[in-house]
Amino acid sequence: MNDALTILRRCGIKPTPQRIAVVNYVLKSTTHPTAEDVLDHSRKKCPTVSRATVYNTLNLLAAKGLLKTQVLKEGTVVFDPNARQHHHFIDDDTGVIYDIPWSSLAVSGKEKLRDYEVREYQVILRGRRTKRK
Amino acid sequence: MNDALTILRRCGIKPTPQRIAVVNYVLKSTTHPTAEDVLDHSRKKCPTVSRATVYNTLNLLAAKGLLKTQVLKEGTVVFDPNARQHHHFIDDDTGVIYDIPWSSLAVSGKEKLRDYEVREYQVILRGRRTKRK
DNA sequence: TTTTGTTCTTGACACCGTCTAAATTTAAAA
DNA sequence: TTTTAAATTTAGACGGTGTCAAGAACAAAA
Repeated sequence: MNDALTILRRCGIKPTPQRIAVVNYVLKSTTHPTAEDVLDHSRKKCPTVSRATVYNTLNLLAAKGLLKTQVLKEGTVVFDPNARQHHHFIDDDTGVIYDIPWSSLAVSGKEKLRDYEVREYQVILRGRRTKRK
Repeated sequence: MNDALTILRRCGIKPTPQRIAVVNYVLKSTTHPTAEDVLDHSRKKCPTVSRATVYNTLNLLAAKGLLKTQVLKEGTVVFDPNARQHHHFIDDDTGVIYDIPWSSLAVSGKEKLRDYEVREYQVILRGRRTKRK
């Protein structure tokens, strides 16, 4: 089972109603929510959850590798529950962020970059989504 | 001549002491300054320049294509005076952003992305700079 | 029960970027 | 030159994001 309780226990994070609410939303999300998004949705399940707890929990999950923070929007970090490597496409009109599978793109030339030790990389594309899903 | 005065006139922006101070710093910068960086340095030449004027001027320059705003750091936009296409490498330890020449990397597979109309793209790499310049 | 340690909440805080109203500067017209 | 209008700058207020500290609530153990 991959419910929030199991996930938290497996990571050695003590489960609490607040953390369960956060995990349930953010790890099932197919979008790229901001902390504020997570707060709003978590409060539907756990009305008293505070901003600080949401940030603490999200940062805990990030430290455990269950999600990744991405700097893709101005003024705010977004949280990405897709832990596998992938690229991102950002719609100029809507600002919506789409995941692009790792296998869709190939980047050549990294190995020739002297003086740079590359730990990770991604392609960020911008433009328009032509077809709605 | 490529001094600030000439640049501003060529773009149809009325030169003022404040704008000249901003342009002189940001367009000659080889780093990726934040608005706050630009404000600090501009005040050395023009001590009364205000935050709002710096933002106004930077946004004007961006609208004219003389620089580009980049979302590469958490919590703040950086301004990039390098108007040509290029990629970015961000040092894990220092946060310093380095330009990677466009010709150094090649991205293949974009043309196969159905449903996405790509207007621009770049590779963002993270890791360590191994050699100081 | 009391103790101990963890977690949560509240509210304060600093920072970024935008906005507004007022003041200043500039340019143009009389 | 004086007047008028337009453009620009300024200071400060504002809303949003994220962090922090202090105390309250909670759970586990003795």
